[in-house]
Amino acid sequence: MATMLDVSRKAGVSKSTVSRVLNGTAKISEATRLAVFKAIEELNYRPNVLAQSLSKQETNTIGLVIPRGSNTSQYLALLIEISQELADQAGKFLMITQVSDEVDGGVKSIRSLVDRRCDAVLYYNNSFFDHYNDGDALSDLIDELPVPLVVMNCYLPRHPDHCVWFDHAQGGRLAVDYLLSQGHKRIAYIAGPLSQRTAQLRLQGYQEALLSSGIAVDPILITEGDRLYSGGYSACHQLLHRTRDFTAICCFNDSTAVGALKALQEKKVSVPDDVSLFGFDNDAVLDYLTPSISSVVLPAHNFVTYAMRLLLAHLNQTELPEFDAKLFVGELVLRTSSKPL
Amino acid sequence: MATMLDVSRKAGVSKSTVSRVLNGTAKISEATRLAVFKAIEELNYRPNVLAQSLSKQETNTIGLVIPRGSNTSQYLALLIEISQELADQAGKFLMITQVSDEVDGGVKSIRSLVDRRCDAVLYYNNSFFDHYNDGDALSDLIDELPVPLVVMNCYLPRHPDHCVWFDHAQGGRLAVDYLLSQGHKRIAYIAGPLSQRTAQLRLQGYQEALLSSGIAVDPILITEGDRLYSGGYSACHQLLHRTRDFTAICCFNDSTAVGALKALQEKKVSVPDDVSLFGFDNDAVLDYLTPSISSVVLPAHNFVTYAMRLLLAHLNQTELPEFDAKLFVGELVLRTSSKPL
DNA sequence: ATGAAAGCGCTAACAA
DNA sequence: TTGTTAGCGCTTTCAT
Repeated sequence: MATMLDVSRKAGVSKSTVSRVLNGTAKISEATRLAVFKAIEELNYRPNVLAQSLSKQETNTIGLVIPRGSNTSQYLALLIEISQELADQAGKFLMITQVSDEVDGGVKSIRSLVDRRCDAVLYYNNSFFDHYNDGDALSDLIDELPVPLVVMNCYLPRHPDHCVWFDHAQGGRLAVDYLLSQGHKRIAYIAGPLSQRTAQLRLQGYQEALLSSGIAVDPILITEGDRLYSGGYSACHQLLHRTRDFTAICCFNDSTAVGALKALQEKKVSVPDDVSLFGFDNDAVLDYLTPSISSVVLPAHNFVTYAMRLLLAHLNQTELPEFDAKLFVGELVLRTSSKPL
Repeated sequence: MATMLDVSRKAGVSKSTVSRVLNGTAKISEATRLAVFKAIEELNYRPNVLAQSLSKQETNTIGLVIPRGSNTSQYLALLIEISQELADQAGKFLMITQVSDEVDGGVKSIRSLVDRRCDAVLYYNNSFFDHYNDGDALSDLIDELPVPLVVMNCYLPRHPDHCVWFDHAQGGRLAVDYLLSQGHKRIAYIAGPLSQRTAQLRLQGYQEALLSSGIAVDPILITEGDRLYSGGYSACHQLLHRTRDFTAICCFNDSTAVGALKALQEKKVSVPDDVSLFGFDNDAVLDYLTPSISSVVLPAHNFVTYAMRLLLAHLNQTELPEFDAKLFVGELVLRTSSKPL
């Protein structure tokens, strides 16, 4: 690998001159300029970004930490996609890593990116952090880190300017409220893995909606899936085995709902005639099932955009973008799996 | 940010001693050892990985370049998952980036990782490279780069030891051969985006299978999707509009098949009674449709494992793993969307 | 317009 | 067992 020194010698100039040519950081005579480019060409020279970063004390890199294994999710894929676009726009290199072990709230992974001197880190919490001091670890980290950290998908009371979160409970309420308004009273729920905060909150939304309509929460109507098709499938079979006394099912997410649909069909329960069905996240596949499955859509685009803006504002010490709660509410997407009672 | 120098001063020792304590690269008296750790603790010191890498001339990092936007695909998600596991096992940091612009065969993205001094790069080609000298750009790159590059999902004649590929045509033949053996004769095909090599090859497999059974390829039975649900849906409608004279449809991938199923159902074409249907890639969702959709599964695990072994062998200058073609053939997964004629 | 030299934070050979 | 010193490849003052 040719170094800048090699280039400078070949071009008959000093290292600094080569650096200036490359960075356009000073006026250079056309002659030397050409000589330098020629040498670069001949030596096939490429700058060592490591050395540049060490010297400049910045890497022009944003680190993105995503939960491992969850990249099966269309939702997360979208999130990555948008992060990438926004990083590109800001002229930043996006370095993606998967969280190694979310038991520690992602702290290790974030640290690892900071040790590599990312200028800033974006962390999507997916999120077992309630097992870990309820986010205190993340809050402490934000205080301590020499670079900005923005956490997606959880609320950090001590750092409202460093987190972006959905009101998952609101999303959870949405489908239930709708069903109630359509005359449904016995509504079942297939939860996600309840070790995850997100799953807890969506379930909570279901419960809140029922209670505020004066309907008691009946534990017999609640089962737990695993956020995958298979979990939705078996949880629904379990539910059907327990009771048939319900007219609707709300699910933690779309995969769960797809699995549940299969179970219902196997038991000759008609959707939506016997039972209305709701997913969550609005996966593209929902339109292609028979019946198509109603869902709740979260504004992922607004969400990530806000997170990235927040991050860049911290990074550039500019004014923080205004928080507009309206941008973060979920909405119903009605399809043919649900109908009035 | 405290540096090693700060630590050394606080501990009353030299920089090198601190370095030795941290790297266990020499015997250290228990006393100084403790003093150093104490100073590290107090200063909240963390080594600068950039500086380490520059000095050691290695980063202990493997770069993974994946196609942008395709992370919607369960298949690619699996691939990332496995890469991560294998990198972990090898004690390497996996740095994931999305290809910025595959028109150049990913060259820019790969270069960018090498400029950051990744010790090695893994590139998943998804792949428009046939527009770009048929992979010559990649082959040239392999010759030129100072670090090993292994390319997944394309064959590079000049570098058989630097690529891992599936025989997509074989996979394509599989479903068609099966259908032919079951008495089907009029078999339609919904292709993927034909700008992609993978889509071309799978289509080619379809054609080869027909021809080797003495059946002419009828262009009226071939349409082009976009690898998404929506493309499969509209391509299938288009096909149905052209003709109903077929008893089976093979698709570029599973999403295409799911879209096609919807179109068929809308037109009251029964699957599998009127038409048998095949996807490709064996997505988990296939089991949860009614009917469940038959598919072709590629051994992604073997594939990535081999690629990573190849990469590590190049990196460590050890013997290259043996290539066993048997590990890379696709297999049929029969479900209820297909039946004998 | 260009060069010399110091410094970014670390490792490693060489001394002691 | 520990310290001194010279790099790693670049940027950036400070001179000229």
